[in-house]
Amino acid sequence: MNKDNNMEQQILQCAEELFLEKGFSLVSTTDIAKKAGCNQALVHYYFRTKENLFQQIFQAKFTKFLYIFTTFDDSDEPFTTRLRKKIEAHFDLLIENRQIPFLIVNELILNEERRSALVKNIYNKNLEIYRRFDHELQEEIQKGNIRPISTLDLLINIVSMNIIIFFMLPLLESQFNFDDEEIAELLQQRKHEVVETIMCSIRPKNK
Amino acid sequence: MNKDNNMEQQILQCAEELFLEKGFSLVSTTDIAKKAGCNQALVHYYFRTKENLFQQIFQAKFTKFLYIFTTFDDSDEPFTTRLRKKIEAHFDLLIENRQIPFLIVNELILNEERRSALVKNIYNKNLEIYRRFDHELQEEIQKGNIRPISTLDLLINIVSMNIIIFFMLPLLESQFNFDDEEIAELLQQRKHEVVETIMCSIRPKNK
DNA sequence: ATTATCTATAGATCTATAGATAATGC
DNA sequence: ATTATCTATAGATCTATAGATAATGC
Repeated sequence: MNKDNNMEQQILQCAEELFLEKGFSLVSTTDIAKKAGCNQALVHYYFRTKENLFQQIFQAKFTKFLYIFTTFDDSDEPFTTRLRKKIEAHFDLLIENRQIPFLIVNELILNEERRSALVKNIYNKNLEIYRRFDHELQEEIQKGNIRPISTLDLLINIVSMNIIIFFMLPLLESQFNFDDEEIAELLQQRKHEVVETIMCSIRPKNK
Repeated sequence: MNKDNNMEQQILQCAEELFLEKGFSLVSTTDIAKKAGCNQALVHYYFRTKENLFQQIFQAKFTKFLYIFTTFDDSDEPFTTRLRKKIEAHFDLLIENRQIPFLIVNELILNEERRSALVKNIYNKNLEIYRRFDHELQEEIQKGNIRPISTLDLLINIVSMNIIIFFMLPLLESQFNFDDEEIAELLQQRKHEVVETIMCSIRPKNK
């Protein structure tokens, strides 16, 4: 269309929408071309293979998914306050990108061989920040402010409870006829409950 | 092979393994036939369509997945003890059927239109037991034994934390080279942590 | 001259079915 | 006679590429 938003970008954009909706294998380069308004050969001209195109998109989404937990905030608020904010920020990100959990789960399991190098890469890149968070958490535990729990378990708990409602959304929308407003309301409630559950679950036992 | 274990069963069995591993769309009837040791036409002879064959398997797996939470145990143990046992039993089921979470998430999202009638069916079938559990939980809350939480949120929390590790297993196995024994150990630890997290998360606040 | 876009097509799938043949049950 | 199994194939994909043409930049 216009100069800056050229066909290459258009294809990338359309591919992203389709891959997020259906995953890698259910989207054909023909579908992408059709949506982008060009012919199918052009998709290959710009990205050579469907796999190439997908990798780019997947990597971006996966990085986005983990972003909240791969950045350190140096505010002077207490640990639990900052943790609460991180949980909420992660959930809010998912509200804006509802298909991300599906994309990651689906493609990581199906094409584990191909995607896993990427995961390891991201893992290595963020080791430092992970250790920092780990150190902070264990310190809080030692002080008796938080019950003993491994950093990995805590992060897994947060992520799992944050993502699950997005797996259920398609069902809620079609099967129980929730409209957009009801869904929005439900998501806010769920976010609140996840924060509540996590914060309650890490209270020290003797308290 | 032998008489009872006829080719129809053989096809069903092989289809199940393949669908669990790759989901609906990445398995062809040719793949199934090959694995079952017959030709591709026979798969259609017995099950007419690939969709038919899949539906049968999916329904069985989904029912199995929810089984623990759709049965009432009438032991006289306290509520929290019974809840703890249910969480563990659900996790143990997943240990024995590791691909179930993937199958459900993948297919419910991708083919929501087709699968959702099934979900509604199961939902209706188990309304009674759900209400019974709900009633019990709210009673415990009133007594002050459990912090206020909706039955649905509690169940969602349990299921989400139980399933997530099974999404991560392929990565752990290949990327970090965990062997079977290490995985088994890790799963036991995770089960323990989920129970701990849930039980801690429902402690009443003033306690 | 170079880059973007198109048409056409090869080659590899995949599902479903028609119609032939082999196995089984009475 | 009926049921199980096979071979062959129609018709619909899908990816990737070759080669032609249109658009753009100097």
